[in-house]
Amino acid sequence: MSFRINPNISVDCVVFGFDFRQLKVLLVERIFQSDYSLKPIFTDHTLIGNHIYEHEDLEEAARRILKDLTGIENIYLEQFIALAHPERLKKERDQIWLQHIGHNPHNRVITVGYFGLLDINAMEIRAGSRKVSWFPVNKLPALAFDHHDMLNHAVECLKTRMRVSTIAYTLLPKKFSLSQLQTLFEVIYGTNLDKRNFRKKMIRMKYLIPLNEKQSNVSHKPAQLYMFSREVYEITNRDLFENII
Amino acid sequence: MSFRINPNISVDCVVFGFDFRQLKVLLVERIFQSDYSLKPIFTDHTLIGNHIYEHEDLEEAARRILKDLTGIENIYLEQFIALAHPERLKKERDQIWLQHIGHNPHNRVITVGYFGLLDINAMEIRAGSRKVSWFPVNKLPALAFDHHDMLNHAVECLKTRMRVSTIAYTLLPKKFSLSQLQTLFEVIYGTNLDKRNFRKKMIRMKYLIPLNEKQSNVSHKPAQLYMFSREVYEITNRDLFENII
DNA sequence: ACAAAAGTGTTTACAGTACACCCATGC
DNA sequence: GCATGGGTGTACTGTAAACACTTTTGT
Repeated sequence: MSFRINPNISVDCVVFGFDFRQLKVLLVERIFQSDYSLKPIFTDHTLIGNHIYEHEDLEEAARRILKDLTGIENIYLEQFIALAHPERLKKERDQIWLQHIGHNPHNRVITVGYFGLLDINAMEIRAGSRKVSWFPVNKLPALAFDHHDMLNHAVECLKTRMRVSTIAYTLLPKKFSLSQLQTLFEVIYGTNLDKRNFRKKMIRMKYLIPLNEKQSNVSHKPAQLYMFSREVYEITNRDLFENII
Repeated sequence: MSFRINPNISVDCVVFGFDFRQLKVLLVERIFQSDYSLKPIFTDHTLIGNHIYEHEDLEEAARRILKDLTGIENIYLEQFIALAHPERLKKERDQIWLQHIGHNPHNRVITVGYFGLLDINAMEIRAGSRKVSWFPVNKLPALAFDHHDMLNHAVECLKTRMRVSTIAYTLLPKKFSLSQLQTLFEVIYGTNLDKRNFRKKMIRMKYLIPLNEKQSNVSHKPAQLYMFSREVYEITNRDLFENII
């Protein structure tokens, strides 16, 4: 099996997390320092991406690259777009960077975007050679290449998918309160929801299982915890979130 | 400007039409005949696709290729997937074909799928060098490459999109009856809908404008015709189809 | 005792569902 | 005059939306 990289195809992962306050995204720091001095010439950020190997399929590559850069495995991943504009790598600093890391800056590269969802608290980011960290989606640093476009597409895709599937739960811990679930929707759709109506609607969903457990060490009335049961979801009528917002 | 083709990136258009009975898709005939005799060795079909040019963006290429093969312009097009499995062109007849048309059959090619929607009656297919024709989506001939996968993805994507946007109207003529609209939903979702309830729900939508016009030359009571107003849709509350099905 | 978030119920209006018959036209 | 699809109304049930106060815990 060859491990040659394909110079024309890359993947980028837009990995989202939710810290009960904000939607966050994982970014990799990109520091370009001249070969002669260590003074950085510029610093910005990229999504979690790289070129695929010749023997890999796209999602396989996305999972490998994510694991290599962050240690993260087995998360929800879904393809959402391919970008290939001829000028997408042609900004000056991107050209310098590509040259620096030994890529041909004139290569036409298509990139395929995957969005990933995970429970931000259960994941330890195991930093490798590059610094990877969480940024609030509405307070982003400068991004390389066309990664701002990529991210905007990912957010839109996340919004649509959350209305027609149960992926919302992959952003929460196994045990969560209804308020946390509500905040998740409020943050992603930028609205405020009525607490009583939200709870009424949610409690109807049979796959939302109340646990014999409450929050602890909170300085207010501790919340009832719930879990999502995929099993129950599969065998029941799959009520969804279409009318939540 | 260079017109070199990019050997690694292709696009495929899954163009849907609705003839008031079935969902149909445009396919291109692929006839391989030996260089020495004219007897065809195999015949099958492909989606409407080709490689992009080096200077083109993806959608631009999709529109060009669609126009070249069918004469069709200015239709609704939307990207829905990228496929790049290493073995996707490795079936024997595909390899033979690639060689035949002068492509390197060992090239890794990523293809980006666009689905297109149009009013089947308003479009004249201007056949070029290749034969292009409509096939019912649930009665397909053998397809080349991974085009069956592609098409399945496109159908799923169409179903999702039809629930959260107004693209359904791009499959209908400008003037249409409520029964035609209902049949469209029934065909795509494989259900039967109650006529009275469907009409009640639809007539609520302010962007569905009744015209001073009825069907003619039909051997039954002629139907009231309606049009879709994008303008009204944009300025009103954008009620949609989420609960139609 | 106070701060902080959890939790709860009722009313009203609108939308969903189920269901059967008459109507206008071409032939 | 008959075949074909167009067009209509009602009763019942269920969900959406608006809205304010009490409860439980930590400090």
